[in-house]
Amino acid sequence: MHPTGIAIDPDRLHEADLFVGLEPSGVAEIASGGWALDVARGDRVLSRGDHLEGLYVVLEGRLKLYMLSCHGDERILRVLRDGDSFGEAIMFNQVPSPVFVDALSSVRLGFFPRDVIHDALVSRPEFLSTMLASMSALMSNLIQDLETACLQNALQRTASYLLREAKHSPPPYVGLTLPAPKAVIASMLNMSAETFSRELHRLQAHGYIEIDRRVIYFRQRKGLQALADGAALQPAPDDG
Amino acid sequence: MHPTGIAIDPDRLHEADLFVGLEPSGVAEIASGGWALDVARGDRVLSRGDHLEGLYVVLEGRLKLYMLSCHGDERILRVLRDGDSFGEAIMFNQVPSPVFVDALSSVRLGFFPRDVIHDALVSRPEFLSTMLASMSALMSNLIQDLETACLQNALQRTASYLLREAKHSPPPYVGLTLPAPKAVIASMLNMSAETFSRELHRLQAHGYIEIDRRVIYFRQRKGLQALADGAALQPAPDDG
DNA sequence: ACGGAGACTTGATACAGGTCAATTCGACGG
DNA sequence: CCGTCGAATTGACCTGTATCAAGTCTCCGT
Repeated sequence: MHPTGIAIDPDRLHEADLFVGLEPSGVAEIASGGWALDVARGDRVLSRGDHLEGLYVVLEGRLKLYMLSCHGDERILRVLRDGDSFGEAIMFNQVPSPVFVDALSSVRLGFFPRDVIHDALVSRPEFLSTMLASMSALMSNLIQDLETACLQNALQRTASYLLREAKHSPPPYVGLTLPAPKAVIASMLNMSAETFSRELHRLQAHGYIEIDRRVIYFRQRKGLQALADGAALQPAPDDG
Repeated sequence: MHPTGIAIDPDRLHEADLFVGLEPSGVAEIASGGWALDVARGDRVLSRGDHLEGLYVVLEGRLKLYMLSCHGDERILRVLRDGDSFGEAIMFNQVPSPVFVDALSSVRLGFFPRDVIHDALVSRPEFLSTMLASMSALMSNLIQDLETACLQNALQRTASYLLREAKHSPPPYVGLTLPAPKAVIASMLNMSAETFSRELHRLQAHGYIEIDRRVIYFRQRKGLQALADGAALQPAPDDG
């Protein structure tokens, strides 16, 4: 049952969010029960309808997790990076996957069979806590996404995305670099690339941000927050 | 810490989805660690921003779980009924609640502190399995909601809602009774009450359904499914 | 430096669905 | 049987965002 059958380096696993707080012996135990597999850029790792007998951890590389409409246009839910995991819900609930996952770069994944995970959850309460917290965080994100998609307009979505994304960039948080082509970001925000471009430039025209290629500088952080919270687009005071 | 401090009848708890598969001694243990509280129709049980030190189980009554836009219009995510639980994600992840919960009728809730739940998860693997499956199911539902909200138009959302809801009604599944006023359903489907009414009547005009007040009869079940899957609205063949 | 392919911007136009307003319907109390 | 009130329908109109169609900019390989 080892398709590409490569052993996993436990040192790599320590960095994965799911395994923080787990003592080295636990990580080693889980590592020995799973295996690594390599996936080429563009390959599909998971399709809608697939069943999954375990969960994946991203050891290296980036993937997109997305849905497809019946007309074929895609809506990206998350970009998975090193240390992220996916497949928990499908594995535990034993339902077909509602989403697709494709590799955006060449990727190394760890795969861990259901039984290995389940045994570790039972025998190691600290792993259980991490797993529950991790799944809870995913649910919070999904609710956040729903709220964003259903209750905010394109300008609000753009503003709150910039503020959220800035937290991932190094301090001081005066700006951010878009982590993907604008079309990908637009898909995550559930709008067309054209609309995303227009909203960004509208923010720039009103003095909230400065756009330099794929880098965005904040000129009015508090104003941006106000927009995200539903305020109207003001002419343009200054810095905040 | 017993606000209304009423003991919980373990027999009631058996019916809750979270506790199926848990042996009677486990149910009794959890029951003794929690307490019941009564809530009047219209009262708010949980607000956006609240922290929660445990989870709730609906012993009797109905509640709505919803989000509010900054302009105050609400988007209902779920209607909670007997046996449903809520608060898991907020409790495990220790983040402020992103949602509101209001009682739609007079309601009796069970409340179970984090520690009681956690102890039971550690000591009873069968409870752990149920909890993981339950949270996974919630996540699947949220993804389904996102897909519905982002990738389907009003007609598709209406058609797939009718098909889904019909499964809750007794066989033969020739129809269903809307479980709430149309405005509530419309909110769950993320559309205005006017649009929902229009789409329903469009389905009727094309021979897919028959509307009688709050009762809907299917006249072309397969056609409805095709619509939900993205087919165009056909003139009107017959029965299917 | 040149050419070409994406990525991005910008404008014109279309349309789904929201909003507002005016009826109509249905249930219920007197 | 009538009046009332909320729910539901229907129509007219408007707006946000998608879509289509040119451009323009940038990076990259040669």
